[in-house]
Amino acid sequence: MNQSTAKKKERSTLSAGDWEQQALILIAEKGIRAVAVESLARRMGVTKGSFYWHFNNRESLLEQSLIRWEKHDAANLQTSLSAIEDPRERLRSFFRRTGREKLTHNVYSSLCTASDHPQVEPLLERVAERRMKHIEKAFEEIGFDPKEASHRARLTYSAYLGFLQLQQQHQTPSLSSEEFEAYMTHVIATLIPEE
Amino acid sequence: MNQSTAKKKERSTLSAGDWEQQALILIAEKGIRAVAVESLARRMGVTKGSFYWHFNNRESLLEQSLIRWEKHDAANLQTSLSAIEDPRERLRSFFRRTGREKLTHNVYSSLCTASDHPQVEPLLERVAERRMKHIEKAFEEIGFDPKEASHRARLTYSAYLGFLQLQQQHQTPSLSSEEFEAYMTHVIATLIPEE
DNA sequence: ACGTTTCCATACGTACGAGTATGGTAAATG
DNA sequence: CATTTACCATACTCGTACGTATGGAAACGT
Repeated sequence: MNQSTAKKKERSTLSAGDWEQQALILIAEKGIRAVAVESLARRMGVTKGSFYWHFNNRESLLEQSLIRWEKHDAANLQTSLSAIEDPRERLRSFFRRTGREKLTHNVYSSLCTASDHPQVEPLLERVAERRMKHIEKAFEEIGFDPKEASHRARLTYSAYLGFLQLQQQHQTPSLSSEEFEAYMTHVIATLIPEE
Repeated sequence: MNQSTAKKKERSTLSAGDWEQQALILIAEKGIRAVAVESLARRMGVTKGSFYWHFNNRESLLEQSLIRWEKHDAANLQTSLSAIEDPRERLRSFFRRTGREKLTHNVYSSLCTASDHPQVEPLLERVAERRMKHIEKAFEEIGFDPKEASHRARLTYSAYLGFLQLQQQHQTPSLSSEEFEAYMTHVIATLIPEE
């Protein structure tokens, strides 16, 4: 009934979802440790009083935010799976998504550098497991036996994770656009066997 | 039995080096954020007063500790380089060192999950650069042209970094010993071309 | 119109960790 | 023996960030 369901634009009042969304943006920008309730409140144009009406505590906010992100990520994975039927092309699109794409991806990148956080650790484990399963499935569709597919999936995902790490260290835009493309081509050629 | 020195000899007094060493142990165990001067002092069997006699502040301790570790790591790399003449075998030994080995390795693993730390970031960049250079050199010795060797080195080190990440997430001993060996064999076969 | 609910501001309480001030004691030094 | 120096303990201050208490105002129900 109320117009609190209206997402953007003229909002006279905030919802819990708004806080979660903004928290994810902050995580993507400065990491999970930067999610402080007072600074976040300033970012939202309000004060702590508002926050503690919507959430019991900071931990609760993080929990909800991470759940929201995980659902979103799982959905992304599912659609990209059903969208591309060729398993090889599916694997290639997985890598290609590394450099581009924005928020969802940056959130994951930030979360990886906070893998020691008690709320983040199990999440990362679930997400990695889920993604590797998809990669594994693609390799099986190509024709590898389960054992081999498992190894390939692990190596593929490791290469992905490691590249993320290297990206973050170099605060510089890392590689030039063409160098990035050349490297991606190499990776794909090495990890995804040709017909 | 003494309680003041679990380290070496019978030391009635501590040196700055002792603090740095213990800090590195703590980093390996619980990450850099766990390096708090009071808790560290308790670990050393003394109090803050001692710490601030040896160091100006916490930042100074971390700086010295990380320098010490970086030197140690660079020396390790150098010796392993000169010890193994066959470039292929050199690369294999690099991977094999992933699962085993102890402190130095765990410190690096912990530092990777703190890549946002201002003192850690440049260190990680230097270390990654130095290590990749060695890997790149090995690939060149095998016979790849510089461009190809660069790509292979980046992919190899990414796979290494990513595997570290996966290891840390699963607090579980991750893979069984034989599964680990099987995976390593696969990685080596995939990334290091046979004669 | 009036009370209730929703949403938020303000002010306070508290815990933790870095850093300081100061003093004590044992060993070295003259 | 006296005194300086090295090393450490104790007791503080201070900044930060979480959480609470309470009150105010707009929106809503009846």
